[in-house]
Amino acid sequence: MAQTTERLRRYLDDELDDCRSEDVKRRLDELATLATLTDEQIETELGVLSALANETRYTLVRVLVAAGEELCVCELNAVVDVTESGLSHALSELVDAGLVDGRKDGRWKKYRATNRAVALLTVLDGSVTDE
Amino acid sequence: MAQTTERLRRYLDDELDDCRSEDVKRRLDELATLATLTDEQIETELGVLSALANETRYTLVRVLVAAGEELCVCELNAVVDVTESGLSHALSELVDAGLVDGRKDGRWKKYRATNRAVALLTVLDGSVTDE
DNA sequence: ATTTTAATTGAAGTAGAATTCAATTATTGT
DNA sequence: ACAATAATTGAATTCTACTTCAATTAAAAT
Repeated sequence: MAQTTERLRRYLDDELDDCRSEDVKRRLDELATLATLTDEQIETELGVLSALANETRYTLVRVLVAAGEELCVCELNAVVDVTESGLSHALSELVDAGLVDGRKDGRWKKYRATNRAVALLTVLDGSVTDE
Repeated sequence: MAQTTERLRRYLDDELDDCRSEDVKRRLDELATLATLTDEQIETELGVLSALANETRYTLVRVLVAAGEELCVCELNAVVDVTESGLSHALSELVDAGLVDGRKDGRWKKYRATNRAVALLTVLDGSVTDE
């Protein structure tokens, strides 16, 4: 067993010689911190980010937030540069990400921005303006 | 001229019959509001979102924010599931987006999360938790 | 009933992004 | 001076996501 211990000691010495002392322990701590978010939450957050990280969808959200009220698809169509089908796909992705809500109104369908969308754009603007 | 006026009137009636009354004017107002952000700012914001909308890079930012201090590449390597080259590419993209800062320290290179990264993740967490 | 308008759906092609591989730079240790 | 370690770079490949096309649903007007 003395041999094993000795090997372990040398191994740890090597580790401490690495980029950072008292390294391993803290790294594990950090991973634990990370783990306070559930996988599901992380997936949701990535979904939100992916939905917003596209010029068409980003523009739609911007316009809906700026409007402060619901707009119908035909209005949104004037704002982005895609086919009507593309617009529909975009809106559906935004609904899935919880960034807009849709409501059917007779012949038309109306969409509005959610609180989540407002919060995110606000912080984004803030953090990008003051750099 | 009476004919022209008549045609115009009928055209406008049709327009008002569209999805929304007093439509055109407000739509233009909204586009004006949107224009308060410069193209450059929008491009920056899309860059930030795109940088964060990827599992590898998102994880790196999360860990760096959770750590609250700088970590070296060799440590970050333990946290994500890509080659060292892939990690390097990811970090470089995050630097470009202003989400992390890098600093060379002798043999090693150390990265830390920026305020922008902290702000964004905080709001994201908040808006995703309370849904 | 039939036509028109508003919007959505799923399939398919394409462009762009993510990852890896191989080679290279820079720093430290021997 | 040379070998080893840490990290980066650019090219090549693989994969994913954006957009469009064609077909379909649903509501309203004729």
